[in-house]
Amino acid sequence: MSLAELTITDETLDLEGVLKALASTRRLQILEWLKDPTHHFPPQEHGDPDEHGACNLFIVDKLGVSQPAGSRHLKVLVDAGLVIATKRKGWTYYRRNEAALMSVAARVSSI
Amino acid sequence: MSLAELTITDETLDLEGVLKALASTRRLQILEWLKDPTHHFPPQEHGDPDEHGACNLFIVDKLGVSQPAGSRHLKVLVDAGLVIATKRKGWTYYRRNEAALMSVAARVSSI
DNA sequence: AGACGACATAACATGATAGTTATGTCGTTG
DNA sequence: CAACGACATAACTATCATGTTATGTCGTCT
Repeated sequence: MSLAELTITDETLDLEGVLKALASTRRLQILEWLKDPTHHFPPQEHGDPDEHGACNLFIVDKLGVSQPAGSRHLKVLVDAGLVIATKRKGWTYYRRNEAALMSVAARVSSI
Repeated sequence: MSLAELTITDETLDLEGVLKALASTRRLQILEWLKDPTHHFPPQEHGDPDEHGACNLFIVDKLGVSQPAGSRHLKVLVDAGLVIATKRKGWTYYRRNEAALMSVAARVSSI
């Protein structure tokens, strides 16, 4: 499912859905942190933070909510196509989908 | 309250609140219609559509929901500062707050 | 293979949204 | 001033969002 989302264009963008995904302090916070994973999260043994993003657990911890709650916020962002998940060695890393975020910004500009 | 909202700047903007207000098909539709009130709504006896916007009843009718539901959608947009209400001769007209919408677009660009 | 760690899923409580019908308020107009 | 029309508010219902704890699943490592 997220494959389709990865290729968000201005036409295929589900504006309401994306705005709902963004309309959350927690998720805006995550996106902000993911601008600079190395700076906002502890060092990771595996997976370059700047390449693959931050580990699920780090994000959840920093959010200060339970693990399921944090994971669901991440899922919302992934399902909306705004964040990309990479599974590796038992961990899941998340990074921003800059292309999608730019499409969203462009689309919002035309509201 | 809306007076403060009228002067949204990039700093005072409540991003989550504004995104919640926008994350609705009905309200996105209203904003779209209000880009060209004259074209989307019946002629009004009083109040120039392009100057003061469209009458509450017209918008509610076109939305196809009950009058209270429609009025509340408009209130959400007004409270978020995205739409400006003008009372006149017993009617209430609504128009886009272009400055606020531009601030929102700018802010979303920096997400 | 078995244990453990990372993450997802299930089940549930609670508060916010969005819709409805009924009723209030209040300025306009005859 | 009385009636009416425009809009707001109240009260209620259904659905969705967000949080919790408990439990599953599944890959990794010893």
